[in-house]
Amino acid sequence: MPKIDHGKALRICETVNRVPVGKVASYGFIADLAGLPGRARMVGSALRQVSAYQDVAWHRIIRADGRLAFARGSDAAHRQTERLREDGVVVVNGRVDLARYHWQPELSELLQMNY
DNA sequence: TTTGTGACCGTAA
DNA sequence: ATTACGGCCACAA
Repeated sequence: MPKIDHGKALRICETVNRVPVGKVASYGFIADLAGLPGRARMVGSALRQVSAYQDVAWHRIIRADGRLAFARGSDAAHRQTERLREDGVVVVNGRVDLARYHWQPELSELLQMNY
């Protein structure tokens, strides 16, 4: 069972799973959309716990500057890189070009989730 | 109760 | 391009 608030974790996962294949989003951006402004760290800890037993698109979430959150060379970083490439996202030196791949939700989609 | 620690972030040197 | 710092907040010790 998750230690972190189930409601928040659920909202975070729902938001994360909205990121389309071939796109990425930052922890802070997801936090904002999930109604948790300024709590980027919580998105990270939520994903860490939930990804173990739930189906979440955790690999599409990266830092605000385009780098992967995991240390270069770590197993986790390699797994994430591979999954991103399967999505069609180009990753070079543990970094993604945000100008090209950062998710920009449509207005209609933003309104759909009331926050 | 206090303290240290993160899959973070924006700003400023 | 790096490093430092303060904010952020739930959790574990």
